[in-house]
Amino acid sequence: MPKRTSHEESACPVARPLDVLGDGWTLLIVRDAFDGLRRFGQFQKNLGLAKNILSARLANLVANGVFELTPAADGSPYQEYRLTEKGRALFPVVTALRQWGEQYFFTGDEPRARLVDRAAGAPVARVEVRASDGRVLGPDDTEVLLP
Amino acid sequence: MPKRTSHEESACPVARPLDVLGDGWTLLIVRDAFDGLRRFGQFQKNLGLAKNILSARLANLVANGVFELTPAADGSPYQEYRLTEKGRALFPVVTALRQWGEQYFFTGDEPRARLVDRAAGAPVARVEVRASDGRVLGPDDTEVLLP
DNA sequence: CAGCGTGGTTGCAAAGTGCTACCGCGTTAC
DNA sequence: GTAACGCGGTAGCACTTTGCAACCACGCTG
Repeated sequence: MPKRTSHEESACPVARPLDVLGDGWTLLIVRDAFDGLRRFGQFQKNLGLAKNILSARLANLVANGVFELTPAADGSPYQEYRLTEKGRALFPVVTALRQWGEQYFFTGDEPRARLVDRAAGAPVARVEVRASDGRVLGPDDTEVLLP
Repeated sequence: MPKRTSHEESACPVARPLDVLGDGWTLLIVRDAFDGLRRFGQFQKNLGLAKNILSARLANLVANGVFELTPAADGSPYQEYRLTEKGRALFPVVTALRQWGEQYFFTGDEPRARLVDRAAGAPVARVEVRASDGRVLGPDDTEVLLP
């Protein structure tokens, strides 16, 4: 996590999420949660990170309302980490990142995990930025207006 | 940057991008580049981060093909950092993150920067994950198929 | 009650971050 | 012509974070 002293209260809505997500592990934890993982041990095993780090990340995500700690869904006497609505709202972020990774970090024939629409079994469409009338927008078609 | 020893060659396309972007500052640099910033000093002044850190981040981004270092566009004898095609492809990622920040990190009346479609002057639409036939998909409507 | 699985916390070495000072280069000021 | 200045860095060093390993608490199981 960077320090970002003077930008803590930045009016730019990109900066604040990065205080929560701006860590290499955090979005991987969220991705695993989208894949159905719920328990501390599942995350730890799947990601292979140290338990103290995972503990700190999960605590931070709970404190920021991305996960909530609910008392067991199956019979087990433990707790599980579930995505909140706010956490599920990260789905386009993770998916856009995934597609960027697919396009630029894999060679053509390299095996990769694919994200598919469960109903159709077909890959999901590319995530695009669109105008309110549906036109696809690139970086140069937009501008940021300050308050 | 996390270590991610055994996941360096992960088949999950979310993990690899995070080796490049998984730092709190990196996406802010990219965001600033979308806003038109090109020069070392512009980034440094706008973000307020130490020059050695910025230097390291930019070098990493150049090494990973997100920026390219081109020899001056105006008359100045310096170089500038320009987004490559790969870098511009991060637009949906940054925009999705921005919208998440807008929705969950600002109270209703708090002043915030807004991203608008230059042609219409209207805010851009919400970034959504869609199936190939256009249906909007949530996290539970999709699954990851391993290779 | 001995052992085991789960979900952590604690210590400590190593790595990364960030502040400050300095450096090299080209341009301007005098 | 040389002194000062802006730009784009690098170097030194204190401080923080990361991550491995060891330990701990709790509930269940045999």
